[in-house]
Amino acid sequence: MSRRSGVLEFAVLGLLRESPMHGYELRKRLNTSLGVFRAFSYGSLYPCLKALVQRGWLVEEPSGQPEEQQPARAQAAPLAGRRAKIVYRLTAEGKEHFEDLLSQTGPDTWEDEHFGVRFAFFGQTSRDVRMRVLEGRRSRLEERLAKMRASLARTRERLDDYTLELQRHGMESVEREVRWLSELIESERNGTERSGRPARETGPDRPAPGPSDNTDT
Amino acid sequence: MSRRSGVLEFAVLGLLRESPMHGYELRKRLNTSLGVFRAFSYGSLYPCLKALVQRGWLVEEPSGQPEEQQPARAQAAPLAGRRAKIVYRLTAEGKEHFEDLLSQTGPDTWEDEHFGVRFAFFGQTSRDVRMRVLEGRRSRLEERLAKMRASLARTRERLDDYTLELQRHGMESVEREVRWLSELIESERNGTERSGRPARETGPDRPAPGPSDNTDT
DNA sequence: GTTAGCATGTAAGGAGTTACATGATTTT
DNA sequence: AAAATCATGTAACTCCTTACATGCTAAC
Repeated sequence: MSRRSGVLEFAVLGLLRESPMHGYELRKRLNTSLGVFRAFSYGSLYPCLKALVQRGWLVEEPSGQPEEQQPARAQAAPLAGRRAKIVYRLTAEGKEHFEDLLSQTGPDTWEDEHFGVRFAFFGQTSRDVRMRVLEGRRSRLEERLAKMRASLARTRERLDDYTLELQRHGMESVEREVRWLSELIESERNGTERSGRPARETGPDRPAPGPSDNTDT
Repeated sequence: MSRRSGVLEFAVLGLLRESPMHGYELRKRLNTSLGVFRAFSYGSLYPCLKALVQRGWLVEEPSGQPEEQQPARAQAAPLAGRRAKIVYRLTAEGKEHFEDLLSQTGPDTWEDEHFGVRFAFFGQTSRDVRMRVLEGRRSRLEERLAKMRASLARTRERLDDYTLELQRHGMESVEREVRWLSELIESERNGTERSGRPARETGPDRPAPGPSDNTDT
């Protein structure tokens, strides 16, 4: 019961803030936008949505309503939508709550699971929070590196070549992320603003959702 | 009850195969040897050990026994061991079971959680299995890349710059791992043998376990 | 007309963590 | 004698997955 979660809840609120959606679509976006970092199944998504409704952060609206896209799809145009879809929309309280979450920078924030999703919503995050998150993440990784180096120096002789190679590669990955973060921090400092929303300079409105956004396998 | 697990169980058997140990030490090794990929707590380790004993893969031996290291530690030499430690040793069945596990290459093998631990025990894995695991992992990652590229091409215009940057960095990481795997596969093919065990060319026997192997923070 | 994709859910369980409880031993 | 670290364990909980159950619609 209750199903209050961390990452999933955050991501759901964040995506719904951008625009209302139904569960199925939400999951696809979840698994592509934030894809490398996490993948969620319906078994966790739907209960999470229900829980968020109960807390008053979302409202369910049955579909088939006005706001449906113009049926620009040449073929058939089935009118009145597909029925039975439940579109979730963020309430005012939900929005407020998400903004609270966005401004928080607890010690979990830099951990692997959280960092990805936090970054994904940087477009809606204030610059000083972005800085704290990036710097927090970087120093977390630097701590980790220091420990790895120490432990490596201590145990080098008793490890076989594969374990050594694994550690070497692991450390390189971490070092690489540190460099990436440093670049980002630099460009935040230099005020290289990133557009908070669509980097579109082409077409008028969403040119109809491409066919087969399938993410499963 | 039962607590049969995947990765943890595998790692425990693998480490105990190299030499008997008690829980506390096991956990430290777990969190350094395989450190970047996973970290375990006592809350999962001890129940797992019990479960492995129940299945006959491990035996508990109370410590203070003959096989203790020669008290070469100049200072004090407390004799008779520290009491109360429970040293776990792999049984013949346990060894056999682990070798079974080592030779398996199911579809899970290439997934993130499993791959790290499999690689960590490559020193005890036959060459053809190593090859299958490396190649399996690589093609898994290549599939993933293909999907990411496709999804990126489809959704590029509706994503903000940060999300885009996140995806770009994610893809680069995956590409980097693919290159790493390719190099490893190459060197396996060329028969660049790696020593299956300690790459030591110095000291006689373990020069006493270094002080303060602390992994927590 | 049957496969594939869209769409929503639930019950059971897996794999681990946190927080707690306890005590011995070593270092400061 | 206090603090750190070694050492072992348990109960409750978290967060997510798998497998199942259901039905509609689009495409082949």
